[in-house]
Amino acid sequence: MMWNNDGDDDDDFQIPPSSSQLSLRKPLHPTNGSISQHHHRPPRKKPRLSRYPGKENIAPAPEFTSSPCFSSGSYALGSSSSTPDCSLLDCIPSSVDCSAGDSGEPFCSLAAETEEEHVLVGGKEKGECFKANHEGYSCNSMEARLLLKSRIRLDEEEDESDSESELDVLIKLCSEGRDDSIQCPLCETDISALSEEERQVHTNNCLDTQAPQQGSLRKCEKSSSLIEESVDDPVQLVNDISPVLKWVRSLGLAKYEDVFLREEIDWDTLQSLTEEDLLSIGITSLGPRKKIVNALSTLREEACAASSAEAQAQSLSNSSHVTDRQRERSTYRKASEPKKPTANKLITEFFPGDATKIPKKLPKEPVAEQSCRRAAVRRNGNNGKSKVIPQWNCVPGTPFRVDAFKYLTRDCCHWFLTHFHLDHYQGLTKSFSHGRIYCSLITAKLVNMKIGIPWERLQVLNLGQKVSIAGVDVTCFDANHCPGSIMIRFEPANGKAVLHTGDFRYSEDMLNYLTGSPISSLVLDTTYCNPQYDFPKQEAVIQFVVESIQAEAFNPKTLFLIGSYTIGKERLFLEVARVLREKIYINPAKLKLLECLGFSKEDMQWFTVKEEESHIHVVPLWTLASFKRLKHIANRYTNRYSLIVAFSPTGWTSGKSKKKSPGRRLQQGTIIRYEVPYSEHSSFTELKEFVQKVSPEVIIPSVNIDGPESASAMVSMLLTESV
DNA sequence: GCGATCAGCT
DNA sequence: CACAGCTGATCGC
Repeated sequence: MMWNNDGDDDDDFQIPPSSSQLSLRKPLHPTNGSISQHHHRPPRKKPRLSRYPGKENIAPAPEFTSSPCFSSGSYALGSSSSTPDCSLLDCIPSSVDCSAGDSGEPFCSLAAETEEEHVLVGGKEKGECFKANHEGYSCNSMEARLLLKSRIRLDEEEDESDSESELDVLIKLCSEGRDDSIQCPLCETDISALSEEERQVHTNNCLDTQAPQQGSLRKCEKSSSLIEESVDDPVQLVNDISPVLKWVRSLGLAKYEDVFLREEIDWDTLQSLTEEDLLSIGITSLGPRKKIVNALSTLREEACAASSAEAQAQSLSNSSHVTDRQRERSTYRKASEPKKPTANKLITEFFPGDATKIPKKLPKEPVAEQSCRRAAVRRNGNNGKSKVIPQWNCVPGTPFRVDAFKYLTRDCCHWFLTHFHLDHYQGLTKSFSHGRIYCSLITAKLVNMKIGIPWERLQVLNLGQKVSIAGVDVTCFDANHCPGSIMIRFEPANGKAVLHTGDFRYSEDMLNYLTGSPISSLVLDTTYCNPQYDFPKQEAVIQFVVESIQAEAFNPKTLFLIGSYTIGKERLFLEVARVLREKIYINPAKLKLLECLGFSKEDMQWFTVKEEESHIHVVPLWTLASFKRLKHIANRYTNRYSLIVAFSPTGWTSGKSKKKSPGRRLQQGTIIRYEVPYSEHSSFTELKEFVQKVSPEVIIPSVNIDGPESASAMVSMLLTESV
């Protein structure tokens, strides 16, 4: 299973609870009234917030900024044990009045307080103070409903002595006892030994005979009435849905349990769900939706290949018990030895040379040819551009070049461009006269627009469509890197197919494209070819960003910044726009660029070039790189915004202990920066899986695997795991 | 003067 | 640490 395959991934996830979660307290605990009953706050010590008369025109998004329900500060919640120092009086003026006012004063006097205090004031507490106003959103918002479950979880953690709500009980009932034993939801006796049918008979009997006296049933009845009035047999419902809920929870999506419960989705129905279905039942966030879709496809595969898969899994699990010594030996196996099954192949084994001494410059070749991307050897002649072309820019068995515009030569007239990133098209200028450029439609549009290459020089390759170029069959596929990025399969006359990945992020869909001829050479994007590069799926990171924004968005004077390259990371801010139902500001140049990327009209409506229409701005990534720059931006918007929340989607955020953390949060004064590992390259795990599936004879790395640790790290890869 | 290239920086 | 690309200096035409 692609998601969550290491079981404790989710422990690393620190998705901040959103304000909407807080907002649900009232419907959940109607008798509790104010949250302050949960958290006893000491009296206010000093005033923190200033009042703001008047009204400021900060384009309120429907049901979002207009509603103060997005009020919880995520991190305030996390530290709720330390009693926040804030009172109702503190909160009211800022949240109500600071949505107005061009007075220029910040909504709270940060200078006098620590950063943590600021978060507390600007976060949870203020949100709580406005509880009374938030029903408008919380009752209607799908997000709010989806988050209901996690709110309950949070409550449990905060105060375990709290009596459980009916829903808690039901959820527990549904999920408990599935790991080791299965209990009758009514009499709670262990029925694991019984067959599925017998279990149902048992519970039905319990229902008939004992139910009226059993507290459990009452719980069931109450609980089910929370979900659907017309449930005929609550116990049956629990039995049917329980595995589904457990499965959902195993994906780390416990908060969507109530959706599945509400829709009464049983195990069979689950397997037939499409992404559209998921959307329609209310799983609107891309991240969780994709996660479920992926897991479902795995589920279906497993169901299909039931017996053979089991046998294979058994053999693979056996193989994982080999000793380290055995692994070493297999790693050190000489190239002359017979090729072993792909499933047991190391990435290292695909590289030329002795695996025990992986050369720092790969592949092994004369020193003069070990040119890397940046340090090319200059030579005279040939228009001053002739340099030694790295192997990854060539296609074995063909005269073609890929992303090799830094190495223009007259002996080639077929130039492929995998995607429009500077380090791949560098050297390409409008004076290019070396033949034709083959690329995707999107890349062609960009090359034409940004560099000025005439269309006559551009040959568009349609995805999945085989064309013959100079006697070589060429097919390209989506590389899942940036818009327009492709990986290309070349099938020369010699029968030795070459797959050039360009830059790519592995996706299981890719395997569908590769069913044709076996790949002899794989030119692989090895950017993150090191086990230390293990980051979450994009969906998880998107979800993190969305929830972080929700958590901080209580304040209409908050400016959100999302970093972006020329192209790439579009999905991130597009999804933010979709989920928050708020337009995103981009500058006109960026809009022009986005118009080349083939987004639907529906998607494009989320962008605006009018700054005042949105408080979520897309900015170049480097402007977020330092707090100094961010402060500069803050100064520019002193009147409109008092808080800046920036998201830096870098390829990989450091943190060896938190290997799959979806992000970390840094703060200086009124500026918060999240660094999120939104990667458009494959992680090491993904590379392993991809290589294993493609099973090439030779791998040509596109990025040198440098660094002192690389050799040993690569060798210690050991056996590739079962997939 | 303009485009291309490179080093430095983030 | 790495990506992907900006800025500014310099070079060549």
